[in-house]
Amino acid sequence: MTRTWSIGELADEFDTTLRTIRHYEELGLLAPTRNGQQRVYTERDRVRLRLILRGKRLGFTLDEVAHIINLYDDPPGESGQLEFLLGEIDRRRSDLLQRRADLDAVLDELDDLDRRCRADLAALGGRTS
Amino acid sequence: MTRTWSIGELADEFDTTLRTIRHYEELGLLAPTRNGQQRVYTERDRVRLRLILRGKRLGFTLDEVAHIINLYDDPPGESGQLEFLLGEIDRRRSDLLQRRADLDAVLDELDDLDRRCRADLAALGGRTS
DNA sequence: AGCATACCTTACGTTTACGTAAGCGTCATC
DNA sequence: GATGACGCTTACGTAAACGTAAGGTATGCT
Repeated sequence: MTRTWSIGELADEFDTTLRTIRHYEELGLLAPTRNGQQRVYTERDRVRLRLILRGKRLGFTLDEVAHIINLYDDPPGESGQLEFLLGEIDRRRSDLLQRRADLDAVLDELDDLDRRCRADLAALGGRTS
Repeated sequence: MTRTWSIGELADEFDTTLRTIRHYEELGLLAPTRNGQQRVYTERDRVRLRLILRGKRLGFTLDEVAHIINLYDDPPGESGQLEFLLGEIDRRRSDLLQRRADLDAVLDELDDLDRRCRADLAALGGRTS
């Protein structure tokens, strides 16, 4: 009784479009099975879609997303490959940590700005909320 | 003796291209002065460029970046405007917090993967580093 | 039977964010 | 006075990530 989903259900759930989901398939990011002509998505596809959309929200290109989710795909059995994978992981991590630094910097600046605004408002005679 | 910069110097410093910097000017994100034909950038331009590139690394479009850095521009003097600005700030902040959640999720998953790889390697008879 | 709904393919269109080429000015230097 | 180095404008090109339109299929009401 492993559940499956139609393309429309996934689009609804993740608030995206049929076209977008099909596009990810064209790029090889998803590979649903078929029931006749219709696409049938499994839990695995659903997880991948979630990862794709998350990657996009973080500003990765779909190519980069492909690399990232392929990391999850096949923990290989050979030691050279494993070491290569560890390297990849490390690069991705550095990338993400840089992004988080950027992000925190912007958040800090927004907080500053927020404080200044409230001060200005107060100076205008408003009540402090 | 307030320093100024040429377009080439900024491109070098921020590891970008002349074209990119000019492009930001076309979009109204930068507004350098001129010495004859040549663009002359002040400290303010430099700060804005840094903000632009940071926004881009976070996956914002240049339009969104424009909105964000314009928040910094003109803390307005009127209370209605100030309240509007506070609302904007809050929306941006929510957005960024969502991104940080995404980011931390990916980092966690990478850590998991990393551990599994190391375990696999160890099981292959390698020495634990 | 007629119609709606959900899905399909093919294919051209669109926006964003620059890349790249062509041709021209201006110093400095060899 | 020719040759780079650096910068300028104009303008067409391009890759990514879908949007959108056209026309067809399958299923389920009513």
